[in-house]
Amino acid sequence: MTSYKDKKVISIGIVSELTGLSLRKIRYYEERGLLSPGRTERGGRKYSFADVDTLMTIAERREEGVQTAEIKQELIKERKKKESVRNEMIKGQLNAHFNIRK
Amino acid sequence: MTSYKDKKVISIGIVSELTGLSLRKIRYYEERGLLSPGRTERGGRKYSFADVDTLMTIAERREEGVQTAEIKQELIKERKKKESVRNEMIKGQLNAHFNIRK
DNA sequence: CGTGTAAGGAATTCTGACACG
DNA sequence: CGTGTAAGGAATTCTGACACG
Repeated sequence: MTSYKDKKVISIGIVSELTGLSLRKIRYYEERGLLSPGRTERGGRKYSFADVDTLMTIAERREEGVQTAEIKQELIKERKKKESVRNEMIKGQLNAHFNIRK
Repeated sequence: MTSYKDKKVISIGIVSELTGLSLRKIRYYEERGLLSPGRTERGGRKYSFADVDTLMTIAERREEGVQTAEIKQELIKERKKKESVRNEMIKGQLNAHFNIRK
């Protein structure tokens, strides 16, 4: 659930190398609400691998000329979809569990 | 194979928070050859989650009074074991593959 | 042997702002 | 709207060394 992929531990410089995006862009996408990195005690941004993936997606969409507001909506939908897939899986497991003992 | 767990992306400060070890200790265990972090262009150390796990193991063993030289040997053995487990798995899959088509 | 610490320097990151468009 | 950049400051990290034991 909270695996390595979701731990916020990567500094913005490394994220920049990983994604090829400038620091400015990375901070800007946060400002527009497309992602929310964690923070160290003194304000340093900390990203997860999931955040890095999100940034790669953002980069692709931006290259296609899509505006950040639009991308933001897409990301929200994407997250809701994953959410419901998770819920379906749990539902399925519950059913399997009860069917077996019936 | 090279999953999130093995990507060297975490700076030493974060590793210190994650493990509870001082910067001095983390650097010293490297000096003794117990782990090898990556480096950024200008010399900054970069650790993986696997390195963090290794450091936790080191911390435990040190608390038990084990010396770094000893711990180093244990870590090497540990890695060889994992290596051979990987090889066995591949062997098993090859066998399964050929048995099916026979 | 293992770890702390002070030292000086270099590189990182932060924020708010101005620029262009 | 999205991104670059110069600005000043604060926090991070690096190495080599001395200390204690």
